[in-house]
Amino acid sequence: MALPARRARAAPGFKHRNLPLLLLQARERVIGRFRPLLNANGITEQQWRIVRALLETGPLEPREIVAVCGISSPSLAGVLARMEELGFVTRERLHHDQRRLRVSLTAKSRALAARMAPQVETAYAELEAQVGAPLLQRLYAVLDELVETLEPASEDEAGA
Amino acid sequence: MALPARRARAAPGFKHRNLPLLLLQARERVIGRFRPLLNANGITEQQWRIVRALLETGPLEPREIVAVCGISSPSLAGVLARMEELGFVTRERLHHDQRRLRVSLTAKSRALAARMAPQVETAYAELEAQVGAPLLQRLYAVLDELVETLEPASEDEAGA
DNA sequence: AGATGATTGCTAAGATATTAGCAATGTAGT
DNA sequence: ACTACATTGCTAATATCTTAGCAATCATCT
Repeated sequence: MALPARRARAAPGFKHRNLPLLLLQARERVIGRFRPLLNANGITEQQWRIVRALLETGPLEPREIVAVCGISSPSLAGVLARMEELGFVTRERLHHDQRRLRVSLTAKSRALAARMAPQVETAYAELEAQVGAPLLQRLYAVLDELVETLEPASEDEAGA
Repeated sequence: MALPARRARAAPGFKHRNLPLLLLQARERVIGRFRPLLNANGITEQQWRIVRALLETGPLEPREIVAVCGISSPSLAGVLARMEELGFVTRERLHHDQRRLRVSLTAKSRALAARMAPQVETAYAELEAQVGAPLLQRLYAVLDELVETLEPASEDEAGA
């Protein structure tokens, strides 16, 4: 019953296909494989992103989390507050700079991550089985190049 | 001042890098080039996605917009209500099926699209100048393959 | 010390995402 | 006609995103 795959043509007046939409669709297909896992473990997508980041890098400050996890600063404020309330992270001021903050994982969130790791790996294995390892490698490669080439959009428009 | 590009290593216990995050970052870099345009023209990202879709395909029903634009059904209800209030679309019931709805563009939104088209094309040109046409082509190709290969995640879990 | 400008994390308001669930309508079987 | 089931678009509650703006703190210069 599946319709023949028809890629969107550009609308009249538009020579380029909608790239942000295509990226969104691709991400949705992928994250859709992980969403059940996150739900089953009672953690949201953003919270999990932060846990993984802290797991990789160690304690971080909010502005670093913003850069790494792609969560905006205003969003992060609420997310971190909820995570602290849930016992997933701790927040403490830096002594030498009272503006700054230090976010660390707790035993609870580390245990959660350890519990989820094999489930996540299984999901990746299934994903790889469906699309093939070569395609995944190409995907990682192209995305890496793109992200490394394209500067984060104008913090203050200081173009080259 | 740019730090040497350091791709995230997988956290201990995780053999795979965070693919959804990478897709999110890539999309953010790209959409960041268009966001100023959308703001300047007083239209949101989702609204613009819908306008472009209707421009390409003609009038659509909500569930079709959901599939094409990657907007969830509950979100779409509010988005369409706002767009109708803004005079961007019209909504009318189908005579032979009172459940269904038909969403069409208005003269106002068509004029907006015509006004924005050259600006959008300029943004794409700048994007291409920064990352190179070959990388963009590879990007489109990989994403197309991925989207065509990966079924939309379990509507009702009817696996193979 | 005092003024100035930059940085950091935050709040506020509106729009959208996510999850769960539902009313209305349509379809098929009895 | 009637029941059982599926479909469509919607509401409700909570979390997050986006844009704009701000208070506190820090760094620098006078």
